[in-house]
Amino acid sequence: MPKSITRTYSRFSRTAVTLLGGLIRAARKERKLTAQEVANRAGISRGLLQRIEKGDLKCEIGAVFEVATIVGVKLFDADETTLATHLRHTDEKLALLPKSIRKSTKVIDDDF
Amino acid sequence: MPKSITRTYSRFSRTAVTLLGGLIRAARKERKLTAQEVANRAGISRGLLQRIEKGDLKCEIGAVFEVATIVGVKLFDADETTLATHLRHTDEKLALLPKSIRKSTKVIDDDF
DNA sequence: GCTGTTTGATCCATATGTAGAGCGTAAGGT
DNA sequence: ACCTTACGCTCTACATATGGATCAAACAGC
Repeated sequence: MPKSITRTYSRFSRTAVTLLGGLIRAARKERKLTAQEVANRAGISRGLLQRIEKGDLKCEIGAVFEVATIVGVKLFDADETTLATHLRHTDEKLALLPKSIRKSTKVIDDDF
Repeated sequence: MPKSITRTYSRFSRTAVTLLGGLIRAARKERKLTAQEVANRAGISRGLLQRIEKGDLKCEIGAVFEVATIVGVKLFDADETTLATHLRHTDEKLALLPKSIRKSTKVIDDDF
């Protein structure tokens, strides 16, 4: 990032990541797994795992999802099969939509 | 990462992130939003948004969630209120679990 | 058809996320 | 109570993700 950009996150995003981290931590402890152990399996450092569990917004999503998977936190409340289905469905959806978006004279409402 | 570490991700994680990216793209187009526009609102670059929609595993989770929120992709299939509830519940759970995990002599099965 | 816009891809520079090690503290098992 | 180990936190160095600019191709609207 060229200029030190202070990114701003919506409260929802922050809450969601924090929650995910909490779920991960809870799941890890329930499974009686050591932080080091999970980190090893995920191929990340213990420090990173700590940040993930703490809800740090600036971690690789890959690392976070990997950890979530390892400790058994299901994303999208779905299992792998469902994921694949979603994927296919998404593709179909995209096929129907225009590939490029054209603006005319709009004002869009930011709501969340 | 000190030494060029080639991180390895489970197929599940890769699928999940790809799916999320797809959902985001679909949602964005459905809402007739320009990539540039969403990027601006999320406070990220258009390039990063592209990578997110493509399912790049190495993006900040904060940026991904932010974009997801903006285009209306709900995480955890839950709204903000539910998230907060989950958060509280997670905390309670954690309070009951031991703060530290003690290993004895176990072998854990890696399965996924 | 033409025109202006969106997109996808690439390259570069730099801020920064991550690994690693090290520390003190707290906590679990015996 | 002891002793071991998991934890939380810090610091440093380095690989790299990100922002910004640019270009060509694809597309929507007229």
